[in-house]
Amino acid sequence: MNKKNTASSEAKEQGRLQMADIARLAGVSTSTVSRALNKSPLIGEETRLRIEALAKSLNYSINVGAQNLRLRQNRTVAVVVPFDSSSRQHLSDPFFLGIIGSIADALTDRGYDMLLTRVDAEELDAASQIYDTGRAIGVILIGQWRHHDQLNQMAARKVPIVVWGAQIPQQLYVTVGSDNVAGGRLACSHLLQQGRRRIAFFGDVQLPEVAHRYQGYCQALTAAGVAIDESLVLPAAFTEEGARLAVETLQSRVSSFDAVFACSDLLAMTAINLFRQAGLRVPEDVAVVGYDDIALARYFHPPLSTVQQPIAAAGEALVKAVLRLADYEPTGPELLPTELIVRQST
Amino acid sequence: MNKKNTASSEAKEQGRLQMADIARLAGVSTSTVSRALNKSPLIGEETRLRIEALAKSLNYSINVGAQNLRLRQNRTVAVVVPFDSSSRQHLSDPFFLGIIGSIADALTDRGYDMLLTRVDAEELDAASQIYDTGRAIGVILIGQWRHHDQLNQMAARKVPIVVWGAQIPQQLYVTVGSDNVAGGRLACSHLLQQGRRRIAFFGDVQLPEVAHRYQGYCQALTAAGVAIDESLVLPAAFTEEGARLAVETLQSRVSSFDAVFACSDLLAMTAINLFRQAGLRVPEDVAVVGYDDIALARYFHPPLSTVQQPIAAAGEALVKAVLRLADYEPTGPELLPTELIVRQST
DNA sequence: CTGAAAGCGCTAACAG
DNA sequence: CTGTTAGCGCTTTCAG
Repeated sequence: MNKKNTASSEAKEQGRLQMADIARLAGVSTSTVSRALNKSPLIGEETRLRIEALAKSLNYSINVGAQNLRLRQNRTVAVVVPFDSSSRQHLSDPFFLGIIGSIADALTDRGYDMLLTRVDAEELDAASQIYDTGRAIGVILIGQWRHHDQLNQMAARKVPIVVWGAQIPQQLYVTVGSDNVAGGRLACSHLLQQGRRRIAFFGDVQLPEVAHRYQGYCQALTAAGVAIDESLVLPAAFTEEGARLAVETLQSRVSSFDAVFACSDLLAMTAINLFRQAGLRVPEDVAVVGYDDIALARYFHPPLSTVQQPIAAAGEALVKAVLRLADYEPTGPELLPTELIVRQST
Repeated sequence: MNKKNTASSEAKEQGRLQMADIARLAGVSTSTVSRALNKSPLIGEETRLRIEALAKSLNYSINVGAQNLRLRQNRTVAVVVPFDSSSRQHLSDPFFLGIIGSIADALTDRGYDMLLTRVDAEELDAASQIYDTGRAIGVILIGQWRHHDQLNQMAARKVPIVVWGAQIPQQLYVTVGSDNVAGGRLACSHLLQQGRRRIAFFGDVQLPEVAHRYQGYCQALTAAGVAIDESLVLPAAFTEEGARLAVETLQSRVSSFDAVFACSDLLAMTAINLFRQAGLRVPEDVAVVGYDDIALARYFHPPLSTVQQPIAAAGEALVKAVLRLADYEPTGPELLPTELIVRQST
C-alpha cells in the first residue's frame, strides 16, 4: 500500500473523515468548510447549505478535541463522586443519584458535557487532576466527605470546584447545599408538635451536613424546653447496616423513645422495617421522619414524612456556581431551602 | 502590557502552565519534559525525577486534549440515558442508576473517562454525534427504548454502540442484558410452586426486555398446565403511576388473583403498599415478586422476593463490549444470568 | 466572499 | 541521552 497516503485518505480508510475530506469533496478550502459549518456570515447562503448538506450526508461533525485545542476552550464539567474504599459506598443512595441526574440536566441545558468520575475519598486530589489536565473546566464534588483540608487546598490553588454540602467555618471552597439546620429544626419541631418528647437522632455527626441537621434538632428541642439526651443520638452511617446498628442500640440501650429523626430516607425506611420486625408500630409507638424525600418515600408503608431537598434546584445551583468559578467570577456559597413533607409515618 | 508576550508567559498569567514552562524552568527542551513525564526509558532516572518533582510542585499535568490530538487517541466512553420528553422519566430508577455506577467503576478500572449524557429519546442520533465529534470512542446506551430502527442505523454506520437491553431479531447493534426470559420463568415458577395460580403480570410488553420476561412467565405457566389469562396482564409503566393504575385495574376488573409478578422492584413495592392500603395482606392474600433486586428490596416490608440482575457484571460486560467495538473487534450480544432471591413477599 | 499560512499544546521520528 | 522539527485537526488573521 502506498505509504505516501495523505492524512486525509488515511483517515478515510479508518472510516473517519475530517474537514479536509469535506473540503476536497466540496471543491473548496478547509477555511471555507470551517466557516460554513460554524455559520460564519462570511459564507454565502448557498455555499453554506451545500457544505452543510455534504457534511450531514457523510455524518461528518467537527472534531471537538481539535476545535477545543485551537479555540483554547472546553465545555466539559466534571462531577466527582468520592467513594469510601473501605465501606464500598457504591453510588447507591437514590438522593445522590438524583442530584447527578439533575446536574446532567442543568449541564445539558447549557450545552456543556458532563464527565462523571468516581474517586477514592482518600485520593481526593484526583479531582483536581481532572482540572489540571484540562479535561474539565471545573469540578462539582458530590457526596459525603470529611476532607475539608484537601478541599481548601484545591480552592487555594484556584481550582474551580464547588462542593455539595454544608458551609462550615474557614472554608475557602464554595459549597451549595440545602439549609440543613432549618431541615433538622423542621423535622424535630414537627415531631415535638406531635407530642413526642423522646426523639432519637440517626446520623453521623462527623459529617458537616449531618452536624447541621443535629444543630437544628437541638434548637428545636431547646426551644420546646426539652432537654437533649445524648444517649438518643446514634451515629448511623448512610447504609442499611448503619440503620440496623442504630436501631439495635436504641432498643437495647435506651430506656424509652417515641420518635426518630433519621438523616436519610433510606435510613428511615430501613429503621421502620426493623422497628416493625421488632413489633413496634409506626407511627403509633414510634414516629419517624426521614430526610431527602426520595421518590419511594411517598409510596412507602407507611408513606414517609420527610424533609425534602430541592434536587432540581441543586443541579442548577451547582452548575451555575461552577461555571462562574470557571469564569473567574467571584462566587459565594449558596443555601437552598428545605421543606417538610408530612405523610403518615408521624 | 507587552503585547509580545510569549504563549508561555501568557499562559502563566492565566494561571495555567504548559510543557514549555516546565521545560524552561528545568532548563531542558519540551521533548525531554514530554519523555520524562511519560516515563520514557530514554530519560535518565535523575532527570526524570527532577522534572516530575518540578511538575508536581507546580501542579502541572499534561494537557489531555492536546495529547489526544497528537496521539490520535481518546480514552472516553459516553454513557447515554435517553429520557422521554413526555413522561419526564428523570433518571430516577435505582436500577439504572446502579448500572451507571457500575459502568463508572468498570471504566475507571480501565483508565477510561465516562461522559454522561441525557438525550431526548426522540433524538437518539444525538448519541452518535457524540461519537462523530470524537468526544467519545464509543457509546453505551442505557434505558428503556423502542427505537430499534435508529439503533440499527447507527450500528450500520459502524458507530461503536452497545445497548443495555434485550436481544431481538434482526438486530445489528450489540446488546448486553440479563436473561429476561429465564428471569420471568424463575419468578413465575416460584409463584406457582407456592401454590399460586392467578398470577398477574405488571409490565409494558412493548419494551423488549419486558416482552422477554413475559415470555418466561408464559413458559412457566404453560409448563405448569395453567392457562394464560390475558386479563391478568397489565401494561404498567415503570413509574409509581404505572403501579397505581395496574393495581386499580387489577382490583376493579379482574375477578380473582393471588399473586403479582412485577417487572421492577419499584413497581412491586408500590403495588404492595397499594394492596395493603386496600386491605390485602402480602404475601397471604397476594404474593409479589419484583425484578432488579435494588438495595432497598431486602429492607422493605415485607422483604421483597425478586429477580436479581447482575449489576456489577453488567457494567463490566457493557464496558468490555464497547471497548471491543471501538477496537473494531467483532463482538456479539451477551446474556447475563439472573437469579431468584426469595424473601418474604412470597 | 475565499484561500494560504500560522499555530493551539503536545509527541515522535530523526539527527546529533 | 537530548534537541530540532514536523504535524495531530481545526480556526483565523491576513491578503487577495
